[in-house]
Amino acid sequence: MRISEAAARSGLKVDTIRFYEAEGLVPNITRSSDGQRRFSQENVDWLTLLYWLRETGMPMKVMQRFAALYAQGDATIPDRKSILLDHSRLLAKRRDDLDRCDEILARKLEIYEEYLR
Amino acid sequence: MRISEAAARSGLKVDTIRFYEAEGLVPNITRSSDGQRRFSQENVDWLTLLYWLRETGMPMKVMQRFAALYAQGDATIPDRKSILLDHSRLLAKRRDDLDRCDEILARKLEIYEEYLR
DNA sequence: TACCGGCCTTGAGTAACTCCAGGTCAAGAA
DNA sequence: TTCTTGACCTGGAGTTACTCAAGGCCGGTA
Repeated sequence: MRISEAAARSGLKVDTIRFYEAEGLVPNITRSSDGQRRFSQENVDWLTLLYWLRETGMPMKVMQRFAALYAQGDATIPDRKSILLDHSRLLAKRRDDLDRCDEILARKLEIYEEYLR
Repeated sequence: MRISEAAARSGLKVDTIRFYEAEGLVPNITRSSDGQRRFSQENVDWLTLLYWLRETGMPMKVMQRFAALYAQGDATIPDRKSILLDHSRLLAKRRDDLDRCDEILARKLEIYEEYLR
């Protein structure tokens, strides 16, 4: 499929996909005879994963390492696994941050209510 | 207190505090006779709030609006309240994103386990 | 008095997009 | 067949939100 569809399916913008490809984050993108990118289902699955990793705060450098490992084949699965496990610890930390912020907002809003009464 | 202590207490870096002040995000910072910033407890509370708002993804433009309202006094509390309520909706969305990403990671890790067996 | 740590300002650098200008190409309408 | 449209291409500039470095001042200690 072409880039606009890959964008719609993965959640990433067209520009971001091109940028990610240039940065080496998306292996194996082929081109049609006139130079346009063509995306396989595997490409789109990969982009979707990148979308969610980014959305939850994985830095590009880590994605780059992850992509390099992915490009090297199944032998790198243990390394990739440890990257994802690290990231899932980060998710837990972010959830804590959200809770902490929720508390602070609740207190603040309560104080506002006092003023408004 | 001075800037290093304000940084330690709020969670923000010294540079970030100076940057935020320059952008109008921190009202009422006074200076000592030799030009150094002095922070009151109210300043630090405000910085701490900014820290958590940033940490959970509030864009600077919104913080700017929020700070401008804060500087205008208690009459703006309803407006500030609605900004915080909006933000707390965003927190909910982020929590959903984390859950979604967790699922995706779990599936991915499961597939990795298959390969490793 | 010489040094040191902490502060100051200004300005450059970075990360991760995001947008724009100018150009190609294939396919359908006139 | 020529014209237009729409999706794509590249290269480069612009944006956001910091982050760091250079060079300088000032108050306190050895």
